[in-house]
Amino acid sequence: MQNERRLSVLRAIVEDYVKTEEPVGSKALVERHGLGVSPATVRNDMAALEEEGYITAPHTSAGRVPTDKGYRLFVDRLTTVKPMTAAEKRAIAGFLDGAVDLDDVVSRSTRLLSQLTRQVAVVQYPTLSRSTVRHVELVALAPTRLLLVLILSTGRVEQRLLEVAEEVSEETLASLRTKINTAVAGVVIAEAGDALRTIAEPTDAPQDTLATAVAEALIEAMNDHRSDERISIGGTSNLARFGDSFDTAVRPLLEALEEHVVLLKLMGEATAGGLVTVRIGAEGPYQELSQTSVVATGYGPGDEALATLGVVGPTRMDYPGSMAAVRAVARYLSRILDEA
Amino acid sequence: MQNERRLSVLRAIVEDYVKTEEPVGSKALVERHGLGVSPATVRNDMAALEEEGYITAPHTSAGRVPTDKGYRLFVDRLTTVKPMTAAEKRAIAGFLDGAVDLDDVVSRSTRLLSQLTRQVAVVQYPTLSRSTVRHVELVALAPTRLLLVLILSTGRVEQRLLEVAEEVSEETLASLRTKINTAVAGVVIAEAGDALRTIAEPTDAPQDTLATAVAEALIEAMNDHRSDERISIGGTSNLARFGDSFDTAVRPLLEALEEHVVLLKLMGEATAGGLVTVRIGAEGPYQELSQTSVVATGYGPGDEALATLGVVGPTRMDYPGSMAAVRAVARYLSRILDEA
DNA sequence: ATTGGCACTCGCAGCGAATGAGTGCCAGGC
DNA sequence: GCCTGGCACTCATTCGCTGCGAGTGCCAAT
Repeated sequence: MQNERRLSVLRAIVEDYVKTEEPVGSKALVERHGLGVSPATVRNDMAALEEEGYITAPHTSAGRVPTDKGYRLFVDRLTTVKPMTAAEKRAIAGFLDGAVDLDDVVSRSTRLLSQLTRQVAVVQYPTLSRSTVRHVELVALAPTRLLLVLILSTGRVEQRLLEVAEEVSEETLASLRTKINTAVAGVVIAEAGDALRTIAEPTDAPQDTLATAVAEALIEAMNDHRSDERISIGGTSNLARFGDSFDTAVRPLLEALEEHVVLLKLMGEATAGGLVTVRIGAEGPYQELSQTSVVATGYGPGDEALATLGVVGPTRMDYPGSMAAVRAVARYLSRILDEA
Repeated sequence: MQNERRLSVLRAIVEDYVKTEEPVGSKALVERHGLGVSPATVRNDMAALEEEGYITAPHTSAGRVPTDKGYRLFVDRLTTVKPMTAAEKRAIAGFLDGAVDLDDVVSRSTRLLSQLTRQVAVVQYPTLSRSTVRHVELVALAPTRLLLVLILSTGRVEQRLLEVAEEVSEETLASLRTKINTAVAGVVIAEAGDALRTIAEPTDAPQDTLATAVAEALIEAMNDHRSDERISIGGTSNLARFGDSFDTAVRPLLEALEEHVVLLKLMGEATAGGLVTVRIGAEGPYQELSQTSVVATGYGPGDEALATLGVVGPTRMDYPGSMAAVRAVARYLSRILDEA
């Protein structure tokens, strides 16, 4: 891929195809874009591009369509993420600022992202594993029934019911509460388990069966990887714009959206620092999703990627626009988590 | 609608059409069902049924299809909700029993319901308004920053951040905590507001600005109707089985599923005591959803309907099966809330 | 009231020709 | 050596036509 103009042609093809959803021919290309050459020249370039596998013709008498490889080149080299306009920035900030708690923040982000990109938006809740413990609350619902509430730095609140063998007095509960909190407040979840274990172990006194039980329940809640699979999905109705191929494209995607584990794997490792990951078509391990692309990035307070967020759509999607939106929302979301 | 056989014919048409998804003719009807009459006779009945508006012919040379009115009659008079099999009951109970908290219960119910009915399942979280307060927790995250945690009888946990003007000592916080809890523990949300106001008012002492602020934030959290719109949706991929008419049927439905307020209105008032509501096609106010039906019911501890749950699907759906599944899941869900 | 018979309707699948967008290639020009 | 206009060619799509057959409505007979 030496020739400079050929790259312009590829870029033009991608842009046109994304816009019109139809195979693009040489003539239309020259007209719509200001490349100052004749259709015949473009045809030569297109033949070369096809030879190299960047574009393909659905059938002899039709125009060309970018291949996954073509989109890949486009994304990697032919485009820069266009910054959001001031108005868009204001809209994002205004939309997210009204949130009252983490659930609200996440669901607003999802809606925002799906509206900005007109794609399906996916936002993962901040992972437990790397957040820190803010507070642990023990509430006696009944004499032998405790509610454990685990409040994390990201605003996440996890709860567990715990049935204990003997009645618990308000005093023992209070002392256990302070003991636990001094031990784990501010500690990263991953290390909080150890801290808890040291509380539970020291003595073998009878009331420490309570401490052990509570500690174990908390550790379990912290290590519950199911919780890491919590995600919010929005904009599904944008799938309607998938146009053709309901069965081959939309159905598998709908199924993937239900399988949160699959979806998270699809979005990949959270990347920090404004880096946006793009997975195009069959680049992933999922055969059925060969017609869908994922644009994702990580977010979290202070440039530490706690979770992933992104959009899922047809390979024929507006990559620059999506990447910009994803990056912008991740940035604002991170900022909000910073403040909270 | 006097004739007894005509009703059987209608029932047969509905059942066949639901199964085959194709207009059903007189001959096929006689063959597949054991009505001991000739096709000609059935044709006469069908003509009468069409006259009365229960069925209609898509075009002259095709079979008949039930109208909304036909489905309505079928649901109201021609079917009884068939009870779940023992195996199904076990499956439901086993599936729901593993849940660890309310979020988990709701999401499991959603998945269960969508799998049982092969439709889109919708489960509303228990409304705040009629639950009782179990516990209020105040946590000082920073000297002037409080986290209010509101734990309700249904297992729901609401949280609010509160910034206060002056530093709060641990003692004042503790006394306020007990004061609030003795006032509102066990009280229905709707009345808790009044109880809180009496706490906030009595004195005009400086530290009571804190009490007032906390009380106000709690009242706001309790009255936040946005929270009543929390719902869980699952089984969207079942929409793929909608077959034809993506644009006229699936797209509007996907849009409705995003609009939680619309969706809740669609499911209607929660009905208690095993009563299942069925809305067929254009019976509701939403023109675009003329091809979708809703089967819903209320659930909640002790036969008090705290929220709604149900399935949404094409008018051509298995009503008896859906009604049975919806009722069964609602019942088990209610039982679990009872225990918790 | 039910039934067999029969003429009729009309959507749909199958076929062939016309259409035209788009291509590849070649010979001439800058 | 690269670009360009010209031209023959390809082939998916569209349209009109026809034949088929499922299904109906009506009527006369039981």
